Amino acid sequence: MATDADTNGEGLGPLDSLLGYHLRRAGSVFGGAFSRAVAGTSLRQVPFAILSVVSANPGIKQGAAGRTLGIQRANMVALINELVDAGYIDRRAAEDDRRAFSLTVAAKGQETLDRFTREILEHEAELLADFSLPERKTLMKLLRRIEAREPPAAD
Amino acid sequence: MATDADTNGEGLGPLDSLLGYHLRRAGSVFGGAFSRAVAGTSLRQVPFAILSVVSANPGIKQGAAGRTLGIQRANMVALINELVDAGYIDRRAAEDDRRAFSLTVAAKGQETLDRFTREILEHEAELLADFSLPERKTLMKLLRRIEAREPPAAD
DNA sequence: TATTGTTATACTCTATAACTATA
DNA sequence: TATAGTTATAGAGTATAACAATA
Repeated sequence: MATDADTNGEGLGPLDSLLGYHLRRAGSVFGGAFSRAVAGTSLRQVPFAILSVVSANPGIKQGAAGRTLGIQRANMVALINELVDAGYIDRRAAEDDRRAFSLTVAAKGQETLDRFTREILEHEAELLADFSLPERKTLMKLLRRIEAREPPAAD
Repeated sequence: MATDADTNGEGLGPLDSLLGYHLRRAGSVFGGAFSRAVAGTSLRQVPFAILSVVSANPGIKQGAAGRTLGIQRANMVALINELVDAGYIDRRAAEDDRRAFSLTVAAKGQETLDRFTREILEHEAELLADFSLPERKTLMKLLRRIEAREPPAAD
């Protein structure tokens, strides 16, 4: 029979002192919550994020939406194509800059966004059942402060 | 000229209320710290993590190391091959189970682990310069509690 | 000259299914 | 039967370089 330490190595070593590691693992736990929330659909985290940003900024240009989310221009192309093809986003030439595309959320996209936002929040709430409201707010605040330290993407 | 809202869409929409999103972004900021710490080398986050776990658990079996880090058996194979080829890890048949491999960190691997742990901690400290010690401890505690909610990998 | 979107391409991490050899 | 490691393969996210059209 295998010992406990054998099958369940508790010791992480120096890794345990690195905040980056714990952020990564905690993020993966919440990634699971997202997956369960959208189970059965083909919605993914990144397209969902784009949908949210476009909804909050009607007419936003493709590049700006990408910059907001830390997604590079080159990688936005296929993502936006996908959202347009799915009927979630409308894309039209920007009036003030003929190089750019102006994005707006279509009715179907807004419904999808609203519906799955609720689902995801519910699944996140399950994970956070043991956390007091002050604890949740503290965590959110600390994470936002870390995000603010992100250097502007050089591209 | 582009307006501020044009180039820097601040509004995230409902996304902003999702902890999963903020964990992801904060994790990416610390991923940047890791990258800067190991710049010029070919060391990556996941192999570094494996090195740390093996160092803390000499003789640990390949599967157990993967389970500790949430890495699936199938994906461990190439990662361990890489670490063995680099001379960081020694792999030998387990004495008590002829199916399994027992892993230990080689001298070169231990030096690498020690050296880069210091580097990464320094780079993380820069990111956390504005955070008080209680704030850092609080964040660490909250993240560990989230990690503890991870369902056991089904495989 | 710089920027927007684009194409092509590559790498890392993750996921699943099926196989083998041992337990 | 179940488990350890393996192979093959695919999806998803991210990275860089180079190009055309426009600013």
